[in-house]
Amino acid sequence: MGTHYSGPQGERRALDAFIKLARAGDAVMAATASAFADEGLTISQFGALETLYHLGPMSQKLIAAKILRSGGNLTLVVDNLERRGLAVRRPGADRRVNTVTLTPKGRRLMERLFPRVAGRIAEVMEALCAAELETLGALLKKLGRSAAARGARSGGRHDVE
Amino acid sequence: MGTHYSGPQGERRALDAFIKLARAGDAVMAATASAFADEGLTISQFGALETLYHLGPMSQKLIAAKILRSGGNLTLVVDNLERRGLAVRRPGADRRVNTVTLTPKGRRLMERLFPRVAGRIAEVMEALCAAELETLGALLKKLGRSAAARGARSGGRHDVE
DNA sequence: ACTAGATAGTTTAACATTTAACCATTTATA
DNA sequence: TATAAATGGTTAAATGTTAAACTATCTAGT
Repeated sequence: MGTHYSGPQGERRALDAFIKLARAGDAVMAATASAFADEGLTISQFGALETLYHLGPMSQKLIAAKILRSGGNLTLVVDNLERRGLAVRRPGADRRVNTVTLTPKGRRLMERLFPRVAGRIAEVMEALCAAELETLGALLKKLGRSAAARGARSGGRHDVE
Repeated sequence: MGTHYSGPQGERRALDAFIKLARAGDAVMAATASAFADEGLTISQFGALETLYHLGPMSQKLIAAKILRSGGNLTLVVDNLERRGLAVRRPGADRRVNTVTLTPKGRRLMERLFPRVAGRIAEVMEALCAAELETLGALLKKLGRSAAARGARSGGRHDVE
């Protein structure tokens, strides 16, 4: 970690990187979003579907943790997915828990949609070469960990990893 | 930029970096937000105040572009800042334009608040050393440019740089 | 000068999201 | 076993956000 003193010099660097993080994140997300927005999916809906698609059925609580949304919100997200016939709630052994599962229709949608979205992401990230992507990933991971440690939202949001 | 072929290997790297970007962005933002949320400010309100504080009076349109929000939203943001006496609208020479200005009260708030927020950001970013911050900033900048070029939201949002 | 188009801001409707209160159920404890 | 605390989900209220329609103003082209 080098030195521990930062000073105004270091603070400026930190602010710069922070701004760029916010802007790049927003720009990348926006460039990506159209790929599923066409389908009438919000980012949360897509996130939930993608989670179920790749990790299998799970509780709403877990989905919420994965996609960084509140529990209250998940109720609506799953409502909407159910309404469109893309996922279903099934009562679990523990009867407080809803296990959410992709329907065949939901699965088919993701089989069609995920490659398109992934392709779009790859396209945008192509601005960086393989080595740069590795570096970026590593730095973001380190940063994310540090921030999550400090951030620790108290309330309804992502208590879990 | 190295090779132009990416393939599934490259796509995976891209997706990995993408996920980390989203998570790190969220975590950093959350760790930071409490510093102004205490004051009852949303991130948009803080962003607008900060823009006015550092760049001086400007039109709502420009503020919207700076903080990546829609024009319609800016109406509400400025409404709320005015309601709290932190900023005012002044009619400009061009009478379509509102020039938004910080009030003395708004300025005092930022004099007190900005260092606190900046400090919080620096604290979170301290997970990375100076060289790493430079690298991260450069990569994010490159990525942001690429994404913005592709993204080009049509509607009400950030047409400008 | 007139008219057409562009531009800044406001308004409205739709909607996602969060927080807090609440209910049902499960687990731990006395 | 009975009671208290924790847990997963739902509901309701408040709010921020966007897109689209609209108004007022300005600018260009005729």
